[in-house]
Amino acid sequence: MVTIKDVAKVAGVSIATVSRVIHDGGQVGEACRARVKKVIAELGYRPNSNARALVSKTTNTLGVVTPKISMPFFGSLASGVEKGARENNYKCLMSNSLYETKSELEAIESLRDHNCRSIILHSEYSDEKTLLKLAEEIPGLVLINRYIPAISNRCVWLDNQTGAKHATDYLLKRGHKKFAVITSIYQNGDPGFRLQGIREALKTANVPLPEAAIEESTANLEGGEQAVKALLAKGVKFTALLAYNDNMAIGAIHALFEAGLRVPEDVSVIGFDDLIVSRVCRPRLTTVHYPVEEMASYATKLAIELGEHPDASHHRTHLFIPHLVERDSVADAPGV
Amino acid sequence: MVTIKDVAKVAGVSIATVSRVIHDGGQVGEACRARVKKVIAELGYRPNSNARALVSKTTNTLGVVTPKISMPFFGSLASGVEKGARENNYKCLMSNSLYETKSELEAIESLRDHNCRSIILHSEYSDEKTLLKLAEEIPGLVLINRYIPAISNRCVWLDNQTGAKHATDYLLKRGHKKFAVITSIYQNGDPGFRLQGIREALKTANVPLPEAAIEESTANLEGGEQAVKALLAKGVKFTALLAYNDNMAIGAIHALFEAGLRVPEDVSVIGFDDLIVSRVCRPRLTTVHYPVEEMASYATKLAIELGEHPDASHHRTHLFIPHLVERDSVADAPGV
DNA sequence: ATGAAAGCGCTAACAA
DNA sequence: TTGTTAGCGCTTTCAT
Repeated sequence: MVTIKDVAKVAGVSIATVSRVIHDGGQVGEACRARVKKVIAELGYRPNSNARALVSKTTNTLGVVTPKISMPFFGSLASGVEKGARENNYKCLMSNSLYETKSELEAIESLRDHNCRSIILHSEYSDEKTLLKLAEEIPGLVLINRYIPAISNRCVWLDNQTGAKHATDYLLKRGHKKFAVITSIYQNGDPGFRLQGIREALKTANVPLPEAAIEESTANLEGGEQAVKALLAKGVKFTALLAYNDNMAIGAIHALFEAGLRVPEDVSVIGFDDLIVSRVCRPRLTTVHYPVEEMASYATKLAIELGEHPDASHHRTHLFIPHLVERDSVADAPGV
Repeated sequence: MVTIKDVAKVAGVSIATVSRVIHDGGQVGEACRARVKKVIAELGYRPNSNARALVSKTTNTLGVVTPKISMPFFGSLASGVEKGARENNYKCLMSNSLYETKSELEAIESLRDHNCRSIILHSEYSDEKTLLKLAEEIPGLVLINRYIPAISNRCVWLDNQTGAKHATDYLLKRGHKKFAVITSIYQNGDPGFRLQGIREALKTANVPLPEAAIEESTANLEGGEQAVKALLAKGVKFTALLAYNDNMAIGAIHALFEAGLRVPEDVSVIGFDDLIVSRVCRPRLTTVHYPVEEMASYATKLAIELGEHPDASHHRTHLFIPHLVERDSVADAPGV
């Protein structure tokens, strides 16, 4: 391994000078700088980042903590983080929290051991108090997909409510009057906001949404199937179905299909997230696009900025607005 | 930040003693050890991993380099790596190579700057010479999904040929006689092996596979659609379709559907990989399971072992055999 | 413009 | 059993 010493020796200068040319420090003679650069190239010298981190107490390494990176949504998130990191010459440590506050905290502590000053965290279940404490201790901590007013400048989040409103309005515009909703049993966070958006849009349009037409289940494919079966079993009539997310929507389509109902001819379905699967299912899913990769890149740049300049307390807001992606799972209401 | 010095001072011992109890080093008095442990807990001391890495010239950090982590296959790969890493108390750096040899190499160099001794690399396009050189320089480098005989003990790969054979045999068993294949235009690596497996199985069964029944396209959804359209346009008749991977298979199903052909009643389709999408499409896709997460965990443990003990040159082989997952896209041949 | 030297937090000889 | 000390490779004053 070639060190700064080797370079200094070969170039016939001191290590301080080498360090200066590496950092483009001003005070170096042109001839000298050129010579050192040449030696660096010849020897293939690369600074040891651990040594750097040790003395400067900071790294060009940041961390991303998500529940499980193999899930497409979090894979996209991680990809966005990596992009933002790479563009700023940062490396990217990843950890799966597996939905446990304990391993989430462990991952974060471990990141701190590594002198990471910037962390992008997707935390669904940790309570605000914990998060606030963490945010206080780590200036470069940015939350993605969560909004905590007290640290609004550290939250990069999506306006779920508006997204759901858009979807509902679109269905309304296509003439639908009989709605059903399938959502998550956990109404904290996203599911609650999305449901609220739906309710608002419907209320504004004076279209009823009976409680019986709202079915809760697990937020995945199976949950979507079950929820629709339950709806059908209860005899709820609907021509428009709003699902909490794409996975539930696709499960719903399957259940509808099995029940002899056609999508979109008999029932129109809208999802939320715009995961890869929504382009792959049949009919292709009309859904609300969640710009997670873009948001993650943005969050990363923010985290880096905050990590490097903890005092630059700009009070911008970091709210993203989703938009509807029209595909093939929505049609005009029957008879329109 | 609390350092080893702080702990030493509070506990009234030298830093060497603290270091010893951290490493469970034998030579420490019981009373002393207990006291130090207590202080460590009280102060919340955590060793600085950069300092450690600097002196010991090794880290508990490893790297995973894949083309793009947002693709479900690579997300699963990364997840497997993270699991293997976590179980060994390692942290996990990730990089997207974006299918470019240049950024792949850059990512690896950067990993070396960080003193990573273990690297898990998924490289499709880099040539063997480059890879061999890398493997020589980095004892803890493990290739996943690639086989290079000269470093067979560093390759964790899948028997694609056998996988494709299983799929073909299964179709044969269900009475199919008229086959078509859609594959990638790039026949290096996986696609070539899979096609070879199909050819062998068919030859053994004395079932012909005319060249016209093999269509090449891009290895994605659109490619699958195009390939099937081309097959149909050429007037090729088939009741069984083998796709290079799940995405092509699903594209194929879409195209078949549009052409008025039912899956599996008219045409049976088999994919390869068993990505999430194969459980989400309709009909659910019968496919060959690629145990990528499991393989990645295995590769990670291997990489860690090799990184820590470069000389332990066990010459095991690391070949995984895929198996078929029966779902709903295959039926008996019409008339059977 | 350049060099000498201190020290980041830690590990590992070597002493005692 | 415990402490002293010399670095690991680098950045950063402080001299010159």
